[in-house]
Amino acid sequence: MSVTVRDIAHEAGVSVATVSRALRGLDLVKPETRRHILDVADRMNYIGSSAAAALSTGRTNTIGIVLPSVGRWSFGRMMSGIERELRPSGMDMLVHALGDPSDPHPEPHWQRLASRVDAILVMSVAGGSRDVKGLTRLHVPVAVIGTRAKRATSLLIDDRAGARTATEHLIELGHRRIGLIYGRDHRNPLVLEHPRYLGYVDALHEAGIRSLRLLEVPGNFTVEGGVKAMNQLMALRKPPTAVFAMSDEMAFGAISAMRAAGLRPGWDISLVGFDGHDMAALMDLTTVEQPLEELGAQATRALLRRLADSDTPVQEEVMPTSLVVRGTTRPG
Amino acid sequence: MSVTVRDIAHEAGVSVATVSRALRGLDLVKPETRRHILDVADRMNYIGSSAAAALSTGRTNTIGIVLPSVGRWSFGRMMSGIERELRPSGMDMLVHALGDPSDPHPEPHWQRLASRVDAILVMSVAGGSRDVKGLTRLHVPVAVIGTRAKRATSLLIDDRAGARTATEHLIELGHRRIGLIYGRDHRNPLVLEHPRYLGYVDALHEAGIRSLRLLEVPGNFTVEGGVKAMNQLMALRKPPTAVFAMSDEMAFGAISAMRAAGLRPGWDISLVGFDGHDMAALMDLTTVEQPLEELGAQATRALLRRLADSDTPVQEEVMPTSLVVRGTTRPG
DNA sequence: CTGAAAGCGCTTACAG
DNA sequence: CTGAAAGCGCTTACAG
Repeated sequence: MSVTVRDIAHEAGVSVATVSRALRGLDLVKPETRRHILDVADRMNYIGSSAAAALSTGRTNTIGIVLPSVGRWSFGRMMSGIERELRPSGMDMLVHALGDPSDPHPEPHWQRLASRVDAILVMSVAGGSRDVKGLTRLHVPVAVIGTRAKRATSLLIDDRAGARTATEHLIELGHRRIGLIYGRDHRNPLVLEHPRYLGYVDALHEAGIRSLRLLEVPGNFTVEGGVKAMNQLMALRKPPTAVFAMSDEMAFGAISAMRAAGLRPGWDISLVGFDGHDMAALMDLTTVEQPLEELGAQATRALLRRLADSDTPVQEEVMPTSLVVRGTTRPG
Repeated sequence: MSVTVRDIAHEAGVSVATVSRALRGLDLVKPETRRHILDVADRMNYIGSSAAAALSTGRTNTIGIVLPSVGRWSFGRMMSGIERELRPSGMDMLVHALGDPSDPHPEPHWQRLASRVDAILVMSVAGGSRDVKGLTRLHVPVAVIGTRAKRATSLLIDDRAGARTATEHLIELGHRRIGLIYGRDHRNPLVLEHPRYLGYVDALHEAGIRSLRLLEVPGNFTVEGGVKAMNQLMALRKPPTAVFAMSDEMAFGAISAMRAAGLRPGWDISLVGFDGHDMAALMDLTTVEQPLEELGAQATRALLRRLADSDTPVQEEVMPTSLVVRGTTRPG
């Protein structure tokens, strides 16, 4: 049905070995022979079988991208960085979303990835999680973004310091009752949002403020979740005067909720986000910026390097974050 | 180095054929035999070679996703829908971004996709483009979102009608000088934004308004591009009193630019977007909503159906859009 | 229910 | 510079 090297060899009057060499541009083929073979392949609409190539070479020319889900804004940014680095190498991305942890999948469904990719890039999944532990045992180079993992190149930001800076900023403005909008499970040391929670607590404690469970509400890392979370906080008998949201998208939701309640962000309740969303400036949101695209790009470069030379050691790089102060934070 | 069916067969004292059957759960294996084999495989940490499986079955269990780039918000939404449908089937997504058309890639780089996927889903690439034409000739089922293509299942919205409705809304409010923020190449019939341009023009002409090239500015489908575009429009000697932006992200940029210039969206210049971005409500943006996740999900379902039964005919479905009126549009 | 054997379409030493 | 042949690790009729 479909054209193979064999057909081309036959048609061109050479061996399949020569066809294979010519097609891949190896330079032990006489120029005229190569040209002829290329012509024939072209005329016959030849499309190589990557499965066969992968089977014999052991290389798939694919990099696996593992992430919690495809929806989040920050993932898109990281993928942009990855894609940019991958393009010249001609490799493709196989995207694998882990999905809800409460999935009915008892066995690690990502095992299928193992034989389909040359390397794996994990974004925003905690280094200590079963998933990451399993992935790093897989005999392919692994890079993780946003966390630290054994046997993997780690690209991270200092989440704890970032969250601490954000909270300190609120404290410096005079706030003492500071709410927290987390994702879903901030007290679990195995999830990525945990360090941000610790940073928040660090800042509070250092200022002699007790952290109150009451002021910690989940926002699920979505705009909608942020709306709900903020409504919950505003409904308290004694609402916070300032709020730290673990993501800008949740902060946007919080702004929306405040406005709907007739409150002015900054004036009535201060708000800091986290990410550096490209709409943060527009929303006049104070936030902790992180270099998302760069994290993706660097992680990709590291993997390509390890693919090219397997002796390249696993490394760790911490990239800088910066607090950008805007109108949603004012003296309280 | 790595464990194969052969090793397991040897260890379990059966043939590789039996191992293969047991592993895939085919029910012509004696339950005890299967259990034993599964035990052995597990103990030896067996991970099957998908390349080998693909080579012998001709199925890759992968679906190719082709899109212009990974950054855009709407793509993320469609991918969420795709992922949701794909999860139960156990298939993976191989993402291929076409990148800038001005790429130094003369040959269609997506040809490599052909042998790596069972089906291809193309989002937001014009049906008449060389890329889509090539892809549909590839012997794998193709679905396209946002456009119509021969030999492909097409999931679309009526872009022209949507744009027309948006523009008519502005006209009904009394506006006659209506600007357009397009992407990059709205007058090219081969690009997806073209129908939206036509809808805009339709509405103008029907109202007896001449379309003015001067009022059409590019926004590159980004927030930042929207800022620039709006600045360009406001700098005209005679700025428009209303603007239709072909995407919400560009509209957000436009809002930002207006505010920075001291103008109030809606009061000073009316603005309609397109997409139904999850921050549109928050920005009080009037927009044309389209069912992005559903488009992705439906396209995926159609592909899975064709994969299960190759006789399934290619279909076409047009999904509804709706104008949601908010505060950025007021009588002019 | 199980096995021996052919085959999927490449790549790559090994000879020449 | 080129070819014959083995091999990559599965799956699948065909026998039994």
